[in-house]
Amino acid sequence: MTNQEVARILRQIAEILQIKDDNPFKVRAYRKAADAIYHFDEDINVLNQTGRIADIPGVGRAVQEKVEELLRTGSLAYHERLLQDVPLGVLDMLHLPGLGPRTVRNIYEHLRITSLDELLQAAQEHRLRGLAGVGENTEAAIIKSIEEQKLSRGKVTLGEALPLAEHLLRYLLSTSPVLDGSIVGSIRRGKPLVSDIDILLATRQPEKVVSLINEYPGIKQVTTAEPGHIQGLLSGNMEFEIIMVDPDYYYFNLVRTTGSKAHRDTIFNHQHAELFFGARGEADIYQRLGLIYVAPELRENRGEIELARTGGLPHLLNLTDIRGDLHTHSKWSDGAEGIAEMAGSAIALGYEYIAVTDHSKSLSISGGLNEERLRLQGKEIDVLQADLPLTILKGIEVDIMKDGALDFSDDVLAGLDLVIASVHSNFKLDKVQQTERLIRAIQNPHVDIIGHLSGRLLNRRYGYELDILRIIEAAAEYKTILEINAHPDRLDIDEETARLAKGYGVKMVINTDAHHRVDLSLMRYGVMNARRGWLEPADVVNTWNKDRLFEYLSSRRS
DNA sequence: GCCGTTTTCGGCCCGACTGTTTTCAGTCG
Repeated sequence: MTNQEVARILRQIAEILQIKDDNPFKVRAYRKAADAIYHFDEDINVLNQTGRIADIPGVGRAVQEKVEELLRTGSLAYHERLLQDVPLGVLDMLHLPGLGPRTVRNIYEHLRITSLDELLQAAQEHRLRGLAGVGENTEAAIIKSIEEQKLSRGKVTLGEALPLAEHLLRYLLSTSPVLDGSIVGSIRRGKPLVSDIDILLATRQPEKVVSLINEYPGIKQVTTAEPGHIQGLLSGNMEFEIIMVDPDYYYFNLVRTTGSKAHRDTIFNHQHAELFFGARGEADIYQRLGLIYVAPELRENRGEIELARTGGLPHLLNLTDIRGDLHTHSKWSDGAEGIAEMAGSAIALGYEYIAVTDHSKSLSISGGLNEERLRLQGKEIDVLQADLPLTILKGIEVDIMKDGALDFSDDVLAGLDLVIASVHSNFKLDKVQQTERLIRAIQNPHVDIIGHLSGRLLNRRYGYELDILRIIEAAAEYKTILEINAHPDRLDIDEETARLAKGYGVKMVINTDAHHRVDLSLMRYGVMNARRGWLEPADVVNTWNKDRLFEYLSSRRS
């Protein structure tokens, strides 16, 4: 069991206890322990072997014993018992916006509803509105959000799928008689939501791969197993497909199985496979088609094929171009670690700079900073900076109020190296008000970056309504940088907006919004998203060196 | 259930908004 799987069980326990109206501090303790284990940068199994599970902050005696049982037996009696009181389908309801533990408990107890399908039906038949606190609007909101969810049903975020795919591929490469292998399909193209894991292997002994797949520790079920093709489910119910091909046709198949259908149909156009026999790489395949190599993230038939013919494809940025992270949190607000720890991890990543951007005062739940604590934080940074080989920018993630005003005065903001302005409240304003609100923030000369512009959370909620073109025009006029939030639940701004913004000359920045040290490594998702938006290093300010970045920041403020 | 330079009990982030009410509980970030 991985840290993430253990954390998932603990989170379910927290949710069930919440629905059962147990002690809220106990609920929080389970959540906190789950979060800490999820983000801990050592394997929980290794910690277990050395009896160090309780070294993880937030994990005490009770949780330690439960984790030990989980790792020893693969299940947990306490968890099983709780699931008899509150089935898993009830927890799905808790994830719908607008539904909290109280309402879900009412729905479950009074109507015995245990799945989203049943809930949808009950809402459509107006059977919910008799319950305490549920009226017409809540019913309508439930119908809307379940139907929205259906649009992405069965899909998971790239952040969930990519690590699972990498783990499976590593297993196959290390145990099986394969000459080469790659993740293919939509994961390789970096799509934010994917439906399954596709892996391509070059092998002359496909039957041996078939015999080894059942021994993979993360396997749940194999549904198809024939030479050339394996299909099944991983333990978290993630679908996977392994395609095995003759090594002489590996690169042909790599291109064929990576591109979107529209891309591959257009480039291959019924050409015979023999034409691509013995190719030495993907570039060779494209060359034989009279094309320049096209990066996986571009293979969507959105104009890349014409440019591959004539030259003029963008020179996409790479993860190695990133020189710093300009949106991070620390213990000063809702981050899990101190500034020194975050900076240490940034140094390990080879960064030149990092910005500390904790929340501002109105976000009190997150321990947002007031002016005095912001000043004290600045002093701490001064002390730390003296010994460090990287530059720490003193920043803030300042809240954008309902009317577009900011949570700090211009004087306070002027004293900082970097200001990110973000929306954390009033998501339901209409399109005109929401757009005006953001434009007012964009126009503020002290605002360098707009954080997670749309507010979307993949698989959970759509972004608020915005006139995106007006936002981009304003960002271009005021030289305000738009963030590509790299967190795989956000990837906000999305690829279309990024590509549009680039066309208007708007600069962007890829930030992780890290709340833990390990979150700094989420950068790669943001880079994939930026590449899907056709961005080049010149478009993304944190590919620039410190001098160029500072020069840009000071030029746009004057 | 966790935690402790206020230490083995008694604390543990809170304030605004929403939809349902008719004075507020539940949800959100």
